[in-house]
Amino acid sequence: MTRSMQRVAEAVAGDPAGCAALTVTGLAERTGTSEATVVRTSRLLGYPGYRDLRLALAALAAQQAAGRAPAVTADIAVDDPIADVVTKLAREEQQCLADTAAGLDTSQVEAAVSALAAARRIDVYGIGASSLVGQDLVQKLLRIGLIAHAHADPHLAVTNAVQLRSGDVAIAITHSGRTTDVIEPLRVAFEHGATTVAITGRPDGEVAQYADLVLTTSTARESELRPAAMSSRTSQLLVVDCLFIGVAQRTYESAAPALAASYEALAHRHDPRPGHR
Amino acid sequence: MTRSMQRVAEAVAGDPAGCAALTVTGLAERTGTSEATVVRTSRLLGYPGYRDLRLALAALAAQQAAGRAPAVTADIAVDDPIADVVTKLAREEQQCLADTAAGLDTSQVEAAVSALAAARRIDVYGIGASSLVGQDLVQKLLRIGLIAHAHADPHLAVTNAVQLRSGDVAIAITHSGRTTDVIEPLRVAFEHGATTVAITGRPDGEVAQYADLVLTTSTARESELRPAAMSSRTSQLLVVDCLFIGVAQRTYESAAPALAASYEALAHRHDPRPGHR
DNA sequence: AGGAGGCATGAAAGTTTCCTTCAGGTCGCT
DNA sequence: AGCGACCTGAAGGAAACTTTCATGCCTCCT
Repeated sequence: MTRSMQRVAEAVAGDPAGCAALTVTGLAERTGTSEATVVRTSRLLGYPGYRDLRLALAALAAQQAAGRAPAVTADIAVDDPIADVVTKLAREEQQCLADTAAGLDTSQVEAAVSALAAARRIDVYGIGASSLVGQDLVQKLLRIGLIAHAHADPHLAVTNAVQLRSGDVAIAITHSGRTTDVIEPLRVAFEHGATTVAITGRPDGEVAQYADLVLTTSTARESELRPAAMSSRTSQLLVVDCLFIGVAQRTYESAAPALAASYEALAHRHDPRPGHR
Repeated sequence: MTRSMQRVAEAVAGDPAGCAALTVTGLAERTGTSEATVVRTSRLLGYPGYRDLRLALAALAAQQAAGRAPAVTADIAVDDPIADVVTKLAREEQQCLADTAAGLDTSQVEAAVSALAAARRIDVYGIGASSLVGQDLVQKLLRIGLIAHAHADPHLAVTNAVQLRSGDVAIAITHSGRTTDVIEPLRVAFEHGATTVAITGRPDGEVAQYADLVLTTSTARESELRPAAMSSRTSQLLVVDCLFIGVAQRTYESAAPALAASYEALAHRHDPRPGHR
């Protein structure tokens, strides 16, 4: 790659959208080179000529723009029509998922999965909205034959946490990381030697003090009409799903038949008439 | 828009990517028209000429491809490393949200929101994983001062459904649309004159027979390791969130203070020590 | 029904953009 | 310092794009 060709390549790489708007002559001028050089560069980049490079550039710019677009969603306003609400909400939750996936420490997930797969018993603590996430996890784990309990009652949770010992797993779910009702049982479990996991948006929060493993959920800002419950829940559920799938992978031999069996067991609860529309 | 111009426009709309690869002459031939017509069509579509339309087409194609890209995520395999699981799962759920948002009939949502906002009482039926979604909705509605109950017990649900009358709202959540335990109370509510809403992946399912309003959730395929519960739940939660926000908008005067109040009420449940560690 | 007007349409000419060739220059090597 | 290889851009040629204009179709009026 020669010097003037580099200049062209840099210009292209630096501002795909801008260059896509230029003709050969224009790009030659902007880079202080000749049209021939621009064409040669296009060839070097793997295109038959500048025309095709230009098309590719336009495509690239669009792709980048599309990738960034979801990030700029405006807040949901009181007077938004319902169609906008649907779109914005979907976008926000998508963004939330992306953020969570990006911010999740896979080695911590890995460790949590190992602990869960080998656990004698699993206790999950969650209050309010997080309680539903905990129940979701427990439902899933039960399905593949693990012994799991969800606790929404702080007193019972602590009472049960006392029973835990090394080899057991305790999971606390709290967005704020400061929900005492959830931290308390986790602390007890921690002190009794159980492997403790925190699913929280604040990895530096108090809950982390008693957690062997911390799984960080995205802390997307929340607006007036969109209280914490939504983004944190989406985020938490993703983490919970990852845990579940991880465990299902580890225990595939027993999990697969168990999943199939639970499906069978439910079949009769559905109206059996087929194709009745 | 004249006849031959329509042909060109159709070709362009039908296969943006393909047309982007064609020259004026090529597109003229493909559509059985002349180059002049192609240029004229480009003008009509708002571009200075065909060159620019072509660039826009390339950009559009790229955008579409980018949007669809997540859809091609491979299934999660038993031997996938945990990092892949996180990525794939996040993508799938994102796709699921996008599909749901796209497939949701906003007029139905609008109607459901109106009914909810005006309801004397709201009953929500859901079993299994859907039960958690129902609870989530109820939690939210309660927060903004509505009277809502979630029923996971089919017998109690029916018993309560008898109490419903015109002006009340009953919501059934079932992915399959055939969960008898959920359909039954909805039917009773329907027969007692309540406004009935179905949140289901099968708008043609039995549940729709007794639903005044049907909100369709995405029915993404599910793989062995990724049972129905996940995609349907993600989808259902989005719908539920939309309902909630819609209602919050409608009842903003009372909802906003209520949301603030519930937040205040929770504050003391969090460890008050600020900024520790 | 017949004709006039307008308008859509494509062929061909014109213009821009793109590509290729070639001569001059620069850099590195001996 | 001389030679050679290669980069570089100017100019010419090819292709793509645009415009013009004549033809013919359709429509509306009489």
